[in-house]
Amino acid sequence: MSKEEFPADVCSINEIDPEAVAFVQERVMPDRTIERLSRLFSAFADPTRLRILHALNVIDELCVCDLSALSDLSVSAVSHQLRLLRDRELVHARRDGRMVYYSLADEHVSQLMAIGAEHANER
Amino acid sequence: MSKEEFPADVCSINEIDPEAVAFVQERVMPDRTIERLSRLFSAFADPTRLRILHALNVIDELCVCDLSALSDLSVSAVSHQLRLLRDRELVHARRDGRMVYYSLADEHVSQLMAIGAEHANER
DNA sequence: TGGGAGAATGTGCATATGAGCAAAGAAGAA
DNA sequence: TTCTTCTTTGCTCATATGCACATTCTCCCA
Repeated sequence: MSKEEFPADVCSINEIDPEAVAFVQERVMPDRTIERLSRLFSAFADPTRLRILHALNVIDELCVCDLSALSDLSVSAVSHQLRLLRDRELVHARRDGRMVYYSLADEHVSQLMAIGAEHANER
Repeated sequence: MSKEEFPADVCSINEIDPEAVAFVQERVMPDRTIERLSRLFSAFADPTRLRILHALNVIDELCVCDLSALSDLSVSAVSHQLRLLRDRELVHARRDGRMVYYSLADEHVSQLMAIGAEHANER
């Protein structure tokens, strides 16, 4: 937690608390984790995707065209969003013949939605 | 959950499962909640804001200049982000003289970060 | 081995978001 | 009041994101 990382000239005019800064510095989240977290949350940060995730939370497994009907969007648009959700590993795809069925990837997804809804509703 | 909301011509060529669609329709999340959730998660969807929130999770209360030093950004940029976090009620501001101290608004914030980090790290 | 259905992908455009710069508050000190 | 310091806000530009349209790909079946 060397103070060299915060040279005096950066902010010497301000009343920085060097101890607090150092304390946090020792516990900094790795850039890699921050980046992953940011990508994870940005997947949740869109109404269309939230509707898709919520639908999959309600019924476990749905195909693209069901999701398209539910979200009232083109199949193409839904497919785009599903690719994104797949890339970020929030949903899992299972192919059955020409249909592809989607489901939530793990418990974290529904947990995050539940806590988020709690926070959103109590205000 | 009337099927009238999904007229046959929308997707009749596809193999929609009308029961599944109706089932989800009955449990649809209100637009208002979806919108709030989306705004909530979008606040988490940025590396700078995540660093700020994590710092406040580690140390409870920090002023703008501390956060500026920690995130290696201009005071202005940090202030912009803090305003956004305030608007979305993720942080709380307390003025003491000319300093303004920020802290996390409630437990949900750290819970969301914890679960998110779990998800991000196990992959 | 074609043809057709369902899903995925490439491109383009409109909008949203983040950061810096510069200027404007707000609160204490002279 | 006037100056100084810390924070906030307005403006602007560059980048990112979401959607539609058109195309491509994959799989099933005749």
